[in-house]
Amino acid sequence: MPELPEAETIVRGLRPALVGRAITATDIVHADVLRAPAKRFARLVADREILDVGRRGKNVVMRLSGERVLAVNLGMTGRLLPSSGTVGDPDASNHPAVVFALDDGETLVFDDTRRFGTVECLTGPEWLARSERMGPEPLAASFTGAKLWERLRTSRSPVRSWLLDQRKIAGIGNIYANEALFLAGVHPQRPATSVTRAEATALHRGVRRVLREAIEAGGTTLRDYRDASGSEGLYARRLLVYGRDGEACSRCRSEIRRVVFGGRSAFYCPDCQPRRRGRR
DNA sequence: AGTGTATCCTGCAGGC
DNA sequence: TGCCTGCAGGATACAC
Repeated sequence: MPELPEAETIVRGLRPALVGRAITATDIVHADVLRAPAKRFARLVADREILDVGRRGKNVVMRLSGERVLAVNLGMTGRLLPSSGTVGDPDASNHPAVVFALDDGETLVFDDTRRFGTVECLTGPEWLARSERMGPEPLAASFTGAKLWERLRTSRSPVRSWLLDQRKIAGIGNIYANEALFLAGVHPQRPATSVTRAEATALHRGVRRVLREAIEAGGTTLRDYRDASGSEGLYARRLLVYGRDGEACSRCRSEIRRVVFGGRSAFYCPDCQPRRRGRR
C-alpha cells in the first residue's frame, strides 16, 4: 500500500478539510471494499460528524460522533481525495469506490483501482479490539531498540517477513522494510531470532529514519499513490535498494539483488547485508 | 510455527 | 497493433 508514511501524509492533508464536517450522504460505487452490507454501512455513517482524522499503522482512522470509527485500509492503490476532481486528470479520482457527501457541499472520495482496500464503520470497542491486535507504532517514543530486539528473538521467520506482519509492528510495508534492512546491514532472509542486539538497535534506527524521511518527502509514489491533494510523494528517487536490482549499491557499488520469498520481492546488497553474520 | 500458494482486482511494461 | 506473461505500496485463507 500506501504504507505508514503515505497514510500519515494523507491524514495530515485531510484533517483540516474534514474535522468538523458531517457526512450527509454516501454513494457506494463498489460494495466490495466494504465488509458490511452497503445499506447497513450507509446507515451507520449517515449524519455523523467527523471529530478527528488520525492514523494507526497503515490505516486512516476517522473518529465519528456517536462513538463510531471510520477505518480505511488503502490496500495497494487506495486514495482518499477531498473531491472527485476533474474528469480526465490522471491525478484525480478515476476509480471511485465510495463517495461521501459532506455538509459543506464538498465530497470525500475513496478511490481504489484494484479494490484491495477496505472501508469499515466500527464501534469504539470494535476498533479498540482491532487496534490491540496490531503491533506497536514504530515512531512512538515507547518503541525502543531493546523492545524490538526482545520481540525479534521470539520468531524464527525471516526478518523481512517479520517486519511486514502488522501484528508484530504496525505500518511497515515492503518498500520501507527493505530500505530499513539495508540501512541496518541486515539480510532480509535472516531469521528474526538471529538478529543481534546491536543489529536490532541499528534496525530500530533504520526503521525510524526511513519512515521519518519518507513522511518529510510526502511518501513514495511508484505509480498510484497520491496525497490528499492529488500530489505525488517524492521519496521514490531516494530509495536505496527497493526496485533497484541490477544497479550499484550506493554504499559499496556491489550489484543489488532481488530475491522472492514469502510471495514478495526483497532487495538487498549482498556485501552490505551478508546472509550470515560476520564481516561488514 | 513457518512457508508456499492462491485469492481478491486492475493496469502497465516488456517480449514476440 | 495485439496477445501473452509477469509484476505491483496489501491482507487473508488454506494445505502441508
